[in-house]
This record gives sequence, structure tokens and C-alpha cells, in this order.
Amino acid sequence: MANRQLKGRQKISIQRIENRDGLFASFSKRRLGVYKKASELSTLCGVDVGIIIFSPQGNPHSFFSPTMKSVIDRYKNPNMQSNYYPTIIDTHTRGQISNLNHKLDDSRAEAEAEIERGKILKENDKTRQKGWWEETPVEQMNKKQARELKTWFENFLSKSSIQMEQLKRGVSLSSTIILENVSAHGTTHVTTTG
Amino acid sequence: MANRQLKGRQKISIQRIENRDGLFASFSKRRLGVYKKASELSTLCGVDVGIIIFSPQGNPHSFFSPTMKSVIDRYKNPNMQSNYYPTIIDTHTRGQISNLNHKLDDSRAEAEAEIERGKILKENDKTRQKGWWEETPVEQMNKKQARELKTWFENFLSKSSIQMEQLKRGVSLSSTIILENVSAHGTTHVTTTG
DNA sequence: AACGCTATCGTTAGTAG
DNA sequence: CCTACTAACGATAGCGT
Repeated sequence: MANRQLKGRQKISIQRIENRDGLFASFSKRRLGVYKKASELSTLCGVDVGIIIFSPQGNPHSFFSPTMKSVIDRYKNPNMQSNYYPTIIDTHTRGQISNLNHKLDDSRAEAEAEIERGKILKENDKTRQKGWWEETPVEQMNKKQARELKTWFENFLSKSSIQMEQLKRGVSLSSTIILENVSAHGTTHVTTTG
Repeated sequence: MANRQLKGRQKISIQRIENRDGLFASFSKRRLGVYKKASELSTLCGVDVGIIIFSPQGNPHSFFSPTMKSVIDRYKNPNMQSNYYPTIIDTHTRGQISNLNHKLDDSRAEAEAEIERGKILKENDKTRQKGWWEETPVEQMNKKQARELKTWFENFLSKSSIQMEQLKRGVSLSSTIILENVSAHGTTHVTTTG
């Protein structure tokens, strides 16, 4: 804290950042920013949100809110109260997480997952006022990612059932089984680095 | 402008909004806010972003940036310059849009699409500094939405090819054909009300 | 019920550690 | 790479039209 003559935020024009370090820094900050906005939207309005972002390196990151499971549950039972989820997620997830960690067979992936998870939890802590979200662990499934994304998408597909009917027919997959295997938890956040 | 004693923005806690009107208002504003953040992220960092949001009424909205087509193109040809897209999109899209309008056979959907389209274009106009984005028309395909989402997802799947390989096998679909039929354009924004 | 306004809040660029 | 800090910018809640 030597040079207390900071310039603070300056205006930038929205065009590709050329500086590599600056680009990665901005990507990290803004990716989380988008997630936060999305989670706020989800909580405020009680809606389902899914996001997929490819990093500059080409790695996929995804974010789901409130939950893949909640999407299905709510689809099946629209009258379910919204405060039904917190409990389910809170109790259901803690066990899930450690299970999932054991399922990760790539130790590097596991380490990364742990870091990422800690980051998000900390973020939650910083802005604590989210109800279920503030207690929501984050799941990392580098190895299971494809399955995850697919399952999530399937669920969304099934939600807009009528128009989708014909398309669903072309898509096999036992979404439910996969879902129950790998994800029955709170907001999901998947990152792959490989 | 009678009562100039506005309170301005007040702090809110992030929990479900009970007031229906307020909820819808917030949803509209914040959905666009998320899109804007996502488009900025996409432009600043040159990355692909896809978002799906279900409205409080259960209608799916989605947002893609920069483009489903760009995702594939970039996947096929990673060395392609980023300023390649603006031209393609600008010229390619204008024709696409009117074509798509003719394809809409539900007049209600068409009307809604037009409103939505106008809204986004106006939004673009308000924040003009985005390069290709400021010229990017928005496409509405209520009837084609399922196909769209699917195609987009397929493209993302194919991008993270190695891990996905086995899963892709379970998913048939001629993504490319569909893509070229209904979308070869700039940022895509799909909304369904039905 | 979408749009304009503006005070205020929340996000983030710039910077240092 | 991440964390912290700050100042500035950008998003938006609350109103009014």
C-alpha cells in the first residue's frame, strides 16, 4: 500500500483485449460476474438458467441454476413450493460432493475442482443473502462433464415438451439415471481443463 | 416529470420477488442484463457463450454469442481471424432474417418475435460500440427453437471432442444441415411463447 | 406493460502484493 | 495464477409517463 494514487476503474471499449494477461484476468472476473448475475436472476425470479462458456483456451465452463434436479422436479411437480429446494439441496448435496470427489480419478482434475469449489464458496460467503444458494456446494465433474451437459440439456428439452417432442425422439439417453448418478445438488458449475 | 424526488436504486436482497409485476419487470431487465454481460465477455475475450433461461412462465429464452455458425467455423479453423466474422454476419444475416420471418407460420409468434427483435435492436443502438454486435440482427425462431437449441448444443459438444466422443455416438442428428437451414448469422436470441 | 429517468448500488479496470 | 483495494463505471430499483 505504498502508492496511494490509484486510478480506479477506467472506461474500456468492448472489443477484443489484445494483452493476453489482461484478457485472462478479464475473462476470469467477468465469467464469475455473469454467473453471479445469472444466479441472482434465478433466485429473484425463480427461474432456471443454464450457461456454457468456452474459455480463451477453448475449455468449456458451465453454470446451472438452481439445479438440474430442480428443473426436473419442478417440471414433474409445478406446485412444489420454492422453499422445498433448500433443504433437499442442502442435505442431499453434502453427501453427493464427497461421493463425487471419490469418483474423480484424475488427481489433477480433482485438485482443480477443489480450488474452483473453494473459490465459489468464498464468493458465496462474500455476498451472503441468497437463501439456498449460500449453502450450495459446487460440483466439479471434469470427467463427467459431457454427460452433465447432455443431461442438463435433455432436461431443458423435456421442459418445453410439446415443440420438442419430435426432436426428443431422435435423442436416446437415459437422462434420469445419469442425473441420479452424478448430480442431485445445488447450483452446478462445471469446468474442464484438459 | 412532476415529482422530482426520486429514490433511485435501492438495495434489494436476493430472494424471490413476491410481487408479480415486479418479478416480471425484474426478469425482463435482468435477462437483458445477463445477455449484455455475456456478449461483452464474448467480445472482450473472443469466446463462445451460450445461455438458456426459462421465464417465470416457463418459456425458454436463449442467447448465443458470437454465433452458432462461428462456433463451428472456429472449431474447424482455429486460425481464422476474429474480424472475419463481422463481414460474414453482417451480409449473411440480413437476408436470413426475412427468410426466417417467412418461415414462421404462427402469426402470434411472428408478432412477438418482431417485438422482441425490435427491442434488442434498440438495445444494440443504445450501446453502440460493439463492432459486429452493433450490426447484428437478432433472429426469432419460435417454431424452430428446439432444433436451434439442439444444434447449438451439438456444436458445443463437438468442440470438446475427446471427452464427448462416446456421448456423441448416442446422439444422431444432422446438425450441419439444420444449422445451414435456419441459422448462419450473428448473435442468436431465441424466445418461445407457447 | 414497455420506456425514460436518476439516485444508488454493484461490478470491475487498474494496480499492488 | 489469485487476493485485495479503490475509484470509476455500468446496471438497475423505484417511480413516473
